[in-house]
Amino acid sequence: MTGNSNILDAAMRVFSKKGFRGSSIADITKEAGVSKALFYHYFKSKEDLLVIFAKKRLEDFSPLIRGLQADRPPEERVRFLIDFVLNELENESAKLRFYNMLYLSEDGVTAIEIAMNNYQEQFEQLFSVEKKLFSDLGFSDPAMEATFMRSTLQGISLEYLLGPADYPLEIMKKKLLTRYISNGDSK
Amino acid sequence: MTGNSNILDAAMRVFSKKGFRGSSIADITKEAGVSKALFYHYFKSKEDLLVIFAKKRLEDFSPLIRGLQADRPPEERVRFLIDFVLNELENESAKLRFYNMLYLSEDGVTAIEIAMNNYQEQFEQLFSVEKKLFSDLGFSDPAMEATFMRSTLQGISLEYLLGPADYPLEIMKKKLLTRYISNGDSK
Amino acid sequence: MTGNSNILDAAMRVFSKKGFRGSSIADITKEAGVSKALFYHYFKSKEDLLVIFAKKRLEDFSPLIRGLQADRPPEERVRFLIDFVLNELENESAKLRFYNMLYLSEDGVTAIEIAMNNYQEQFEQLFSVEKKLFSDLGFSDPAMEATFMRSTLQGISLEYLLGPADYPLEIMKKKLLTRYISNGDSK
Amino acid sequence: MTGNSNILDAAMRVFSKKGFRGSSIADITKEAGVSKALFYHYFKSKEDLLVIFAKKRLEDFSPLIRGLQADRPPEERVRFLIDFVLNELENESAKLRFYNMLYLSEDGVTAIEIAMNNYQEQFEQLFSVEKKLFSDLGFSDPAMEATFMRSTLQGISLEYLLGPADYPLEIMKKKLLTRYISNGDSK
DNA sequence: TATGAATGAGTATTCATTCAT
DNA sequence: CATGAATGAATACTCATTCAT
Repeated sequence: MTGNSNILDAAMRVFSKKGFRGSSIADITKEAGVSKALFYHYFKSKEDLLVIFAKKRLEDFSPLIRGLQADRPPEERVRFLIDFVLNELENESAKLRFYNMLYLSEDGVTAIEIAMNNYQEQFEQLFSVEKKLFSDLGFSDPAMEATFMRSTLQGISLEYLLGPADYPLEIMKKKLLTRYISNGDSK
Repeated sequence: MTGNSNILDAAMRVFSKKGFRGSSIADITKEAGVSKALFYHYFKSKEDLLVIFAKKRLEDFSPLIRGLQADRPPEERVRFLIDFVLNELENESAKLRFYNMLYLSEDGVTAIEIAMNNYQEQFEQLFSVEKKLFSDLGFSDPAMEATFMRSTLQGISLEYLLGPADYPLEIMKKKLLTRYISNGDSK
Repeated sequence: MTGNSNILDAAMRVFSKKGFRGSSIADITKEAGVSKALFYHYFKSKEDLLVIFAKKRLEDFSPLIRGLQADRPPEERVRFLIDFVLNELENESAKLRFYNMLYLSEDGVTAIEIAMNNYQEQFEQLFSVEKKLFSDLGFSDPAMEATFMRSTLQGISLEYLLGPADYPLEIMKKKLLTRYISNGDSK
Repeated sequence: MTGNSNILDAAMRVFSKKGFRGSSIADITKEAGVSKALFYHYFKSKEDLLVIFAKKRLEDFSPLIRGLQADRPPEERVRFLIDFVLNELENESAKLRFYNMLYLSEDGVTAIEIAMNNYQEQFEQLFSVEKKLFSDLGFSDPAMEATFMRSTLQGISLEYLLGPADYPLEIMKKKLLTRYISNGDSK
């Protein structure tokens, strides 16, 4: 573990608990067990971290793209998509809460825009394989369907994060799946 | 306009732009055109505002409950529900972005818990009329269906807020509606 | 009880607990159950209170002067002096702690100087009857003896105030008395 | 001079003039010629200073204990005790005024309690050598005598501090001494 | 006699950041 | 690679005081 990633890990832990604005460099370096000066040896600024995390998040989607590119029947692919997005919820809820706040905050939006410069292409790839998926599933407007799916997954994620204990995640997963794979009772 | 609500309005404007933690009392009082001290004449603390806004938000749902209680065919009620939630997006996107961040942040969760003390009952009422709606629509598990609907609406809202300009809100609305009212081509 | 004295009493209670600088006008008026503005209706400023209390304190000594002026044997008078100073300790320790701090603080010294303008004469009277007392007791330097007595009483008071529970006040009283009335074992 | 002790010295100067509550961190750091932030680099809080000073004060008594432990005739020891306590008055009156206020204020009492945790033992030692002294001098109740002596010294100190210019310190010293060493006219 | 609204200046404390070593 | 010393600017919050009513 380089000192660098030690600090990054600490930062993610702290941000997950107290948010970006609510966390200070002192909080982070205390959590990492290093001096504040060392933080500035590795990173340009506090905002710098946000860009790094935004990039990291975008990279998270690489395996999703590869999974959707694979030569598999669309039913398998849609199940893969749903599982990919919703399975990380249970293990990484603090981190995901942080990422969700990032999307909504001005700080985050700025960071994401900077990060996007390098990842625009990748993002378009993702959208493209999603469209391919819904086209293969027989939808007449695969782009809209991809957007709808993304929104629904986002909503389920968000509602889960608001109260993980009470949320019927598995049932929601199944409910969503039956919309695309006709093997269950939809009512 | 009492001094009190002048400050509250200013606070909402500022929070919407810069978030709760990102906004200072100085920002708020400057926006309101009053002294910092006057803020503390009316409010106990910065956190106090959060509780007030959380209560306000909970009150926003009163007309929704009344609308769903009305003696109307379920098709009309489901359309009312969807419209109620998604129509405010266009006019109040800044405010809603703030509320969404509130749900996700620790500050917000604390405030909501305090506010909830007075509104628990009302919230249960909302869930109850939603279940009635989906029961009337013929769903065998109306509670789960209500949760799914809520998640989907939340997801559409969130995705819209991330990029209002590009988001096909009307199409998503229609797509969602056809799930419950069989008059359109679902594919 | 006029509103005026209601506030003064409240102020003394608050000052006794938190000191002069540690108490705010808000603390005082809250304790008195009136508005801050009413405070300024009756008093010119916070410092004003200090002068008032300093005057009050100086007035406290009037009965002491009268008691020492009375035509009684010096043994009775010295006992009266000791009792007068030390008896109030038990009932009024909070108030006395406040007065003692007053003597030591710059705020207090200023206030006392202002108050003294009106009471200089009275104070000289007190010193004069004390000197008469020690002269009657046969001391060759009654002024010095008065100063010594005053210092000792002050010291006993102070030490008592530092820890009333553990301090052997009655024994100290007796010990002091035997210095002037030869009826006890001095060792 | 480390930055640390530079600030501590400045704090003592400021506290001596304006008291603890009457002094601000800004006052202290201005006096020390450093930034406010540096204060918090070295100290946890304003109250922290009080604990530090309380500890310092307790340490001041170490040489007194050693002096009283020494194998010397009790007459010499009692003279040492009186000199030790009263001699610092002339050089350090501002500092001592501050310490005396400390004893009386709630802030100070809290600080002293915290400081005492480490010095309880030392304090008991002091009391013990004082008792030994008065026992050697032939008093039947040395504990009470020690308390009486302490009170008298405290009182002389306090009265001196209230008006150093007019107070006959040397005469009081002699007066007190004759109580224990029979070589002078007590009247 | 009584108050609520209002404020400028100040309070302790924290922040992100820099720099010499 | 690593730190302690240092700071200007900001933070939430409080203060004594005034004034219109």
